[in-house]
Amino acid sequence: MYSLEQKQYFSAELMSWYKRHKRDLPWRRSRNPYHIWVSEIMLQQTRVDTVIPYFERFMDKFPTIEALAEAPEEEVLKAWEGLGYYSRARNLQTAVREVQERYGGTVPDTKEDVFSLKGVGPYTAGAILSIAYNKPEPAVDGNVMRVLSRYFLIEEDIMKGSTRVLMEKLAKELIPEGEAGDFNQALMELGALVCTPKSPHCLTCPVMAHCAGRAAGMEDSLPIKKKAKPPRPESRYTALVEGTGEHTGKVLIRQRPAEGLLARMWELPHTLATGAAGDPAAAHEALASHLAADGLGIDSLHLLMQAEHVFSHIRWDMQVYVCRPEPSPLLSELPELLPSHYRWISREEMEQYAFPNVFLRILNTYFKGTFQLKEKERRSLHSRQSVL
DNA sequence: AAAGCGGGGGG
DNA sequence: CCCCCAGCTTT
Repeated sequence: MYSLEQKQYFSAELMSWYKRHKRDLPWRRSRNPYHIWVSEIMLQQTRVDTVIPYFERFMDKFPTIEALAEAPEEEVLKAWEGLGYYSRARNLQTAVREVQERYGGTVPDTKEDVFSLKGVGPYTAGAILSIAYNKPEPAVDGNVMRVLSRYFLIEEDIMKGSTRVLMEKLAKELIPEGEAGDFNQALMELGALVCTPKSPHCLTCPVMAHCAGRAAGMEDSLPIKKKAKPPRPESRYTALVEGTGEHTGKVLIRQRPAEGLLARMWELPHTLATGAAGDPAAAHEALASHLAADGLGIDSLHLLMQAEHVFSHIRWDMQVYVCRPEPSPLLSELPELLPSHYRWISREEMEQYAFPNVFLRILNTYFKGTFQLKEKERRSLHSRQSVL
């Protein structure tokens, strides 16, 4: 299917364009399979500009497969903090450890072995094999599906697995002899820079002359994709518990369970608000009983802020309440008995724990406020002293 | 085949 | 501001 001329023209013009427009990216400075691998995992669902600083820091911290294999998981999560999809980081470390043990520290170069690594699917396997080892395997990501669906006017729903398989077959046929790595990167580069999701830059496109989608005036309506369901909203009460006594200046955080959403990341305590949210009394009741289950009595003080966190499937609408541990004359002499996944931390100690972005925003807002409060007190103290 | 899994950027 | 982007794992 598709004419030989349309295919040969595409590959030749694309390669010529890529040689002139190739971006200088940190992971393109070598063909170290480990570097390629890490970059491809980071680039899943994530834009190049976002990935660059993370990649640089990650390589400084974990320069080799051995270094990453031996690192504590919490350091790896901390290096991934803010990138999202944290299972990518956990899977990468699992896979790197497997490469250490099973392949003596060398990234395998066969389809079967690479594909079997945790976190490596059809796209990433193709990317590693082609870019690091120049093997003629397709690497079909969203960019590639968009470019091919437009150039060849393919109207299949790209969310379907069968469409990806079709695209992989086509993409493989397009690879010029001995140039798999550059060709696959060229295809993605065109999608990123020219054949963009909205308002594609057809007039500067190296293959516009034979683009079937453009000829049909369909560049804006391709690729065909069925709409995702909107995330379901969840109202959540969040507790920012201020330490007292020996924990003065600190706040209470906890670690999430090892499985599921945001696995093993750190967070502020929060709980689902059932019924009408927004009532401070209901918030106090919900947070107090939630934390009482872990042995902490609290007084809810005031609403600090609202925060929103959108996942692909859930939207958290969070109301953040500043709380204090309940004064308890009877127990005040006893050490607290919080479960071990809780910690009292200062602003400085945030550096040691990996938080999803929404909790970083809340904590930074809170600590900025308390810092400004302290500054205000210091200044007023100072002015009183100067009066004296 | 469908659902779960975060966060950023562009128009 | 709303809308869009998207690969792998698990079910």
